[in-house]
Amino acid sequence: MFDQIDPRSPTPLYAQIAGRIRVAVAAGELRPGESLPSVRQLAARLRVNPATVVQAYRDLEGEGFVDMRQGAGTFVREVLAERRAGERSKHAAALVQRMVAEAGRLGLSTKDLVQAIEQQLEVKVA
Amino acid sequence: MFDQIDPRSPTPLYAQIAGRIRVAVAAGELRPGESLPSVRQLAARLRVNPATVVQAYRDLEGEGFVDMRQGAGTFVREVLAERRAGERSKHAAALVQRMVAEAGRLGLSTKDLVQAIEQQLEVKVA
DNA sequence: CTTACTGTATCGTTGTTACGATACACTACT
DNA sequence: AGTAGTGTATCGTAACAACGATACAGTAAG
Repeated sequence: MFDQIDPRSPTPLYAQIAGRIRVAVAAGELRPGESLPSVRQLAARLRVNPATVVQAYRDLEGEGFVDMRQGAGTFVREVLAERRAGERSKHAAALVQRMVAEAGRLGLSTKDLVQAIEQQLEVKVA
Repeated sequence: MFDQIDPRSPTPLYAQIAGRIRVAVAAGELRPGESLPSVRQLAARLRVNPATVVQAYRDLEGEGFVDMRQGAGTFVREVLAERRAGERSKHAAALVQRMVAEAGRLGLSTKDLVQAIEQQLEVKVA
């Protein structure tokens, strides 16, 4: 899950890491209450400095995604449960609409989007 | 076309600018031979230092997207269809990733997204 | 209690990003 | 030739990103 870090990308490592985890949480790969890899573990796995992972985790904590507990670990927070279904679908629709509009503005086709969706959400689109 | 630059984003300004132009070229908004805004013009428009625009343009030149001609300007180069396709999928991926990340921030699940996608793109997701 | 694991907090060092300012060199146009 | 517009180059400054190393502090389990 945490294998796609590119040290040569202009986006900072900590931002890449945080982004990956955000996606994992949103996609349900990481469930609320579940623990993330420890700072040192993930750092070793990504061949990155522990401080870089800390920065990613701290950002996620600031956004309410995770909870860092000294001595215990870092845990995925409850975020999904608080929302009502109606609100959720409304927001989701707005989000998708924005994405589609943006794609159109950039000259990307539906096919381009569908391919990307299949890859990232690991679903089959027909 | 060049209005969406975010100084607070972790991705460097020059990378954002270059990215925008790459997409514009890939999408055919900017045609080969066409001139880009001058360094000073674009810098003023984005309220950014000219040197920052220069860096973006130099990167694009290194990648073969544009041609900088002293005294004349910066021009869109002829690019391969292959690369255009690659750029498109890359940017579609980035777009989807942003959407998913935003969904996570809002507490939306993949299911919510998939539903919205089905409705708006008129496809079946399995 | 002890131990082994968590996150937390410092130093310092290096390279990148972005800024401001100034000057130079080339091209196109009148 | 003159001029106004291009890109080019080089100072310096500040903040940030990422690294390495080291120590401290809290938690869970034996």
